Amino acid sequence: MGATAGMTMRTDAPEGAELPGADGMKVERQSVTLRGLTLEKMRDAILDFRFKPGERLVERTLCERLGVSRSVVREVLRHLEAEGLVETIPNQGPAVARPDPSQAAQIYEIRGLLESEAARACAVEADAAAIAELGAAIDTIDAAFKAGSPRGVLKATTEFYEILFRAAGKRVAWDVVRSLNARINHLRGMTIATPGRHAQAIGEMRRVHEAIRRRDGDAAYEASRAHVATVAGLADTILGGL
Amino acid sequence: MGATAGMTMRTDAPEGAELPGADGMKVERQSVTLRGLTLEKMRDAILDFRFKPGERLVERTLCERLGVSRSVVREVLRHLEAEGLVETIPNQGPAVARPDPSQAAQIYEIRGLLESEAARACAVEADAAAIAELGAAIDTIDAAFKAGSPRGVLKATTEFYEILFRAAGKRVAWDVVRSLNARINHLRGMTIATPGRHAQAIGEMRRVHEAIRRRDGDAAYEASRAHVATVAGLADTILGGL
DNA sequence: GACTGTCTTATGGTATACCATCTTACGAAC
DNA sequence: GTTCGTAAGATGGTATACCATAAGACAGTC
Repeated sequence: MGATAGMTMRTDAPEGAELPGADGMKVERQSVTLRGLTLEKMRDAILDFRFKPGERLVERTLCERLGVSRSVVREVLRHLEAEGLVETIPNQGPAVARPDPSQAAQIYEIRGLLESEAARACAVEADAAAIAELGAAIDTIDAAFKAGSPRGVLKATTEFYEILFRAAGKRVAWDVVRSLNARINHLRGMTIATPGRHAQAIGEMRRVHEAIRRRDGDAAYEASRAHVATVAGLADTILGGL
Repeated sequence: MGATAGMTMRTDAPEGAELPGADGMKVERQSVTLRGLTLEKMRDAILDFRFKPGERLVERTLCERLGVSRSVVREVLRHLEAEGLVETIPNQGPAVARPDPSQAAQIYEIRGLLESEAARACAVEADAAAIAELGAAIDTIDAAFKAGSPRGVLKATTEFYEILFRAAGKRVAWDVVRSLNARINHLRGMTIATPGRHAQAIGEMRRVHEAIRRRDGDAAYEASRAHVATVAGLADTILGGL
C-alpha cells in the first residue's frame, strides 16, 4: 500500500499489552504523504495570510505552485473545507474562507468558556514544568510584541494556549479552540495590531499565569475570562468599524 | 465550471442591498455534486452504525457500493477524516474512527458547558414557536423510546438540541457540539439503550423545557447541566465496564 | 450605438490509469 | 515440520485525461 500522513490518524494508542511490543521498540513509521505535506503547507499559508480571505484558490494554479497533482490539491482542499478554512462556492470553486462577523462573537464566547475552564484545571493539575513553560511563552509573546511582529505574537499566543490546554489535560477542548481560532485568524491578527494592546494583553496573561502559579483555580478562571472578554470587545470594535 | 455541493459553502449571506435582487427573486441554485450526495450518504451511514467503528473503508469497495469513482470517494473520506468520523491508518488506509474513551469525558464536559449556556440563552431569546418545537421534539423522543427505537431516539435528540441552539442563536456552538457528538455517537447510542433511561432522560429534558418556557435562564442552565452530567456519568459507567 | 447571440476559454467535477508497497500465501530448503 | 524466501494480489497514493458548464469576449444585427 501507499503511504499516508493525514491529520486524524491514530498515532497508535496504547492498544493494550500485546505479545510483541511489551518493550518500547516499535517501528514507528512516519509515512509521509504528499497530501500530508501539502495540507500543512496550505494551512500554514492561509493562517499566515499568504492567501487573503476571499481569495480564490484555483486548483491548477495551486498544483503548479505546489508541484503536486490536482488529486492531492483537491483532497487537501476538502480537508481544509471541513476545517472551515476554505469554502467552496457553488459553480465557482474553492476560496479562502471569509470570516463571518456574526460568528466571531460566538467564537469568542465559546473560547471564553473553554479557556477559562482550562485555566482553572491548569491551576489544579499542571506540573511545575508546564507552569514554567507558560511563563516562557508569555516572554516570547512579549518579545514578539517588542519586535513588532504581529505574526510572531499570534504564533506565540497559540503556543501559550496549547501549553495551557495540554497541562490542563483538555486535549479535545484545545482541538476545538484551535479550530475556532482558525476561523477568526484575521481578527486575531487585527486585535494584536491594536495600538496599546501590548501592555494590556501581556498583563492579562501574566495574571492568568500568576493565578495558576498560586494554584488558585478560581482566580485563573476569572483572569482568563477577563482576558477573552477584552479581546472579544476589541474584535467587536474592529468589526463595527468596518 | 462544474457543480458543487459541499458542506461549508456560503449559502449566500445577506450581501447587503445591491441593485438587482432588492425583490426576493434570486435564482438559488442547489448545485448538487456527486461529492455532496456521497458525503451525506457516508456520514449518515457511519452515524447510523451501518459501518462499525474500526471497520476498514476500502476505497474500491465503496466505489462499487456507492456507484461513484474513487476520486469522489477519496475526497469524501478526506472530509470525514477532518470531521473526525474517519481515521486514516498509515500504510493501511481509511477506517471508521474508533472513539477514544479518554476523550469521551472531555467531550461530555464541553457539551455541558455549551449546552447549558445555550439553554440559558434560549430561555431569554427563544420565540414561542421555537419553544413549542422543543416540546414537540421531546414528544418525538418519548415516542421513539416507547417504540423501542434507539436510533429514533438519537435522531430526535439531535433534533431537540438543534432547535435549542438555533433558538439561542448559537450556531457556531451547535456546529461544535454536533461535531463532538459525532465522535461519541456509539456511546450516545449505548447510554440511550441503558435500562430505565427512558423516564429519567425525558424528565430531565422536560425540566429544561419548562425552565425555558418560564423564561428562567438560570433554571434552564442548571437543568441542562444536570442532564449532561447524568449522561456523562452513564457513559463513564459504560466505558468502565468495557 | 446598443443589444443579443455565439464562441472561446477557464475551471471545477468526475473518471481512470499507473505505480509503490504491504500482505499473504505458497513452496523450497534445512 | 519449521522457517525463510519469493511471487502474486490487494490496496492506497498519485497523476492524468475528459467532460460539463459558466463567464467573458467578440461580432453581427437592428
